[in-house]
Amino acid sequence: MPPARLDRRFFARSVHKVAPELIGATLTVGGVGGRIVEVEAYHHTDPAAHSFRGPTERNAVMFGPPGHAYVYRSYGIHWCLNFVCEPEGSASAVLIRALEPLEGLSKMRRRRGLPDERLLCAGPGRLCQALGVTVAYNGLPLDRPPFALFARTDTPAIVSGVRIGISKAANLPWRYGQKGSRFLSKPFKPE
DNA sequence: TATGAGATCAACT
DNA sequence: GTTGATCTCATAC
Repeated sequence: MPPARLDRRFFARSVHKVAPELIGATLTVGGVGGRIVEVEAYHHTDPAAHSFRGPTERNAVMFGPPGHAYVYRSYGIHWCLNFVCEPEGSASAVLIRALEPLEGLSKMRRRRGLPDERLLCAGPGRLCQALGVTVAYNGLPLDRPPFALFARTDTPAIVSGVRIGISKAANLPWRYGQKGSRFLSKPFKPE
């Protein structure tokens, strides 16, 4: 039996439940992707979340139904991919930070320009470059092409820690990763 | 190994 | 005008 597809119901829950359960799930975009090994949760009550100060043109998708992609430009250069969670209007999301590359390796290498497999999808910007994600994917449902999402078939050991690259609410341990993965964007601090 | 600059855009003060 | 949910390359130790 093939692994279950993750649909809107999976995302219609708190980010704090969804985020750790995404570790080990499989994500592909247009057939290119791999196993999710690192995510971060952004709750609407969280000062570091884009939605914290209310809807804007950029974050509008976060205020829509769960199970959709929220893509935004980071530092003027990169794209970042998020999965919208919780019931409509609550505006929480999970940032996808790193994948273990499994499908479409040659395509990822071509898009990235750098051959190092460990760095193909280690970080939100790199991941979007490797998978070809741009703002054109903003608002698309995650249970239909080009997206494909499958539940994990094992239960990996999960580690958590503080989120990366933020200054507000920087002490909240809402970053989750697969313990020991060599494809993380940065190592987790040991206990 | 570690720090620093540059790229470049939208939200915010 | 400043600040990011970042990455790469260069230079210094």
